[in-house]
Amino acid sequence: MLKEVTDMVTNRQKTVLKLIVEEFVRTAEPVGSRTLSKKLGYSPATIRNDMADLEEGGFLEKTHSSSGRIPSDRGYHYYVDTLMNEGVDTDLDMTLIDDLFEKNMSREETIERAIDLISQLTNYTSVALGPGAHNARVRKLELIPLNEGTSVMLVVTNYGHVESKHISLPSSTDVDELRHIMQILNDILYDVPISQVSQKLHYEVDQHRIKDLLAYNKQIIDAFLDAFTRFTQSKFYLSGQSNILYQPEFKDLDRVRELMSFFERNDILRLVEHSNSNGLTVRIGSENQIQAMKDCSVITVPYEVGEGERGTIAVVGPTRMEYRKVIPLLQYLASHLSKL
Amino acid sequence: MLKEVTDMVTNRQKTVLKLIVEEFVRTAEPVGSRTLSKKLGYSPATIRNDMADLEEGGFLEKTHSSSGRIPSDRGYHYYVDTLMNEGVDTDLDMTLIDDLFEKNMSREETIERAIDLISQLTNYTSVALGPGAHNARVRKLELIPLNEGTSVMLVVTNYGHVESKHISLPSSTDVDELRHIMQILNDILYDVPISQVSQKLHYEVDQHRIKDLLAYNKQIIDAFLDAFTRFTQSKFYLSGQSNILYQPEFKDLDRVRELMSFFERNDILRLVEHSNSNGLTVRIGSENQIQAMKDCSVITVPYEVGEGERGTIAVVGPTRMEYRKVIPLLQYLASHLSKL
DNA sequence: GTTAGCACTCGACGGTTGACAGTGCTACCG
DNA sequence: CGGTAGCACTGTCAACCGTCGAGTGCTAAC
Repeated sequence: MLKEVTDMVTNRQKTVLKLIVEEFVRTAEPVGSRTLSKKLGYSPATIRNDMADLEEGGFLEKTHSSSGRIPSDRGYHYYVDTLMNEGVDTDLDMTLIDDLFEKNMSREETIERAIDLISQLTNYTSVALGPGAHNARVRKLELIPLNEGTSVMLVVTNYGHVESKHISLPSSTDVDELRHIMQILNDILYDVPISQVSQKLHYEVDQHRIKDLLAYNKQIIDAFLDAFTRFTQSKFYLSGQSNILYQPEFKDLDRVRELMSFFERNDILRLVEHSNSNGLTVRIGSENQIQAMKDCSVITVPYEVGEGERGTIAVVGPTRMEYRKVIPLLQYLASHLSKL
Repeated sequence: MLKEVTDMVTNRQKTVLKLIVEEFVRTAEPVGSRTLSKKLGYSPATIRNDMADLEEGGFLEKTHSSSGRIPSDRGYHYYVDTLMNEGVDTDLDMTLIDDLFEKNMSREETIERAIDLISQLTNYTSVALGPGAHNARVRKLELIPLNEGTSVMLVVTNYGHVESKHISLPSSTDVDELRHIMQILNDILYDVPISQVSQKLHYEVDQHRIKDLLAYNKQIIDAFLDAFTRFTQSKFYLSGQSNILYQPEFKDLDRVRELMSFFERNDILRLVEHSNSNGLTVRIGSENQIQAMKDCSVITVPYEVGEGERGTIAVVGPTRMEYRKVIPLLQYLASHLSKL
């Protein structure tokens, strides 16, 4: 009972925490009691007492024994969860996002433009994992001869996504025969989900329906399967990676190197694919599993287009991030994307 | 006559310059006379005299009044032009490049892999401008309905490059009519170079052959034209941009920021499109027009596939670059690409 | 519960100092 | 006359040191 009282956070302490977060986000400098005193009307000493309590509770930290306070990871999280929305000023300009969806662009293009916009608006780095096409369905297969010996093979899904692959065919190949094969493949695979294509093909082979086809040219089938697997590797988008370099926390060259290498390697996939949960996730500093992100914040939000086609959008910035601006922005964008 | 004698560079001075370049490339530290003395068998004082002459000639520089010497831009250039190949040791392993061309990949994929390989082998950043498709010819146009109201439109060239674009059609659109239009467009545009498509279409309109088509749906034509213009914007590839951060010359954060922003913006196009010349070009430090590249070296080499389809590959690194390794590598790669 | 006052702590800044590496110059040698 | 030895000079770098100021914790008073 008595302990609970000690753990309790008074309203003024909440205000103090809120102001510290917002001031630190703005200036990137540790916040001292004098600064808050002016804003709150209490004397510095009073503020200091509250600060000491908040530090004890794990919401604040000091950079050294006699410096102002900065929010801890936990402090940020508390801010995001409960403090952030108290004084509402959702004067954010969402029209730019709206504009994006006016245009009639393909999925890929929309996503690409969207993260460009986000990184531009926030000055952080944004990342997107395109919707995997597991549930997309085959709409059309095509084999287009280019010249003697080589052809290009196309797969189009019901979402209008196109994959192509080059294949070499012996020049002896009969054109009519090829056309026939394509006819059969189109009949068999029309409207089949990408994820089931391989299975379906093997089934048909077992049923002897297309045995002669297989025998005739295994290469074509393999080329198609190769293209199909490329669908399942969902596309990856990255924008504004240099933005983050202008944040004062990245004045250490080693950290910059680590970060840039991280962005370049395919590791970033791990960043976005982690977010299995449904809904916006905020991972602050040490809450990130990934070493290179230990002093960054990552906000991820999933979106879903069509039936179960899921993708993820994320923003990466310093823990000292403008959560108040970024979070509504991402939510708004994700809801729009889900309507695609 | 006498002046010419003063300008003359003795053989020993050439050796000194060569050793300084190679030593500095290796260690990134200014080279002192003592170091060279050991390698050359002359006393430090003698070397210093030669160094003073080379500095007077503009081949060497000092970082401060009493430091070892480093090569100037001019010194590097002289090295590349005449000194580099003296002691031949072309023990470079080109098998990795050979391997790349064993596989049967599309142009785009080959180029992408190639610059990945180059930046991996050199530890610098590599850039490629894909061959513009100005001379590519239309092989196939296709309009594939996805669902009510939207379709995806495909253009395939004789090189197997595919562009697609979404279009919305009023749901009233007649399917047979559409098929007919596509038939006509295919007939008209088959084997027409991309660069002449627009012209050709307008010509046909003037001849009243497809007037009804235009009247019927301008949107289709526009969508096609849009896709065509995208062919002419040749693709751009970038790899290993974080490599360069590990070079000791980039320990200044401002420079890193400038460089990374430069890589991210489309400015890099200017880097590669400059190389109008035929053959490998080495631009060292101040020889670069572009501000952000003022203390980098850029080596560009054009390649040509098919009839006049030109692209460019480039490597960006510090002026202190391993020219001896990079130049043969790029030349070898370009010659292979030209065989595509 | 709040405030004023005071001693204390730590980082940032700036000037000094000594070790060090390498040069230019001059005088000397074969 | 080209090559060499010796010496004074110069700039860099890192360590050191005192000062300054911002901000704290604590205690006593309101």
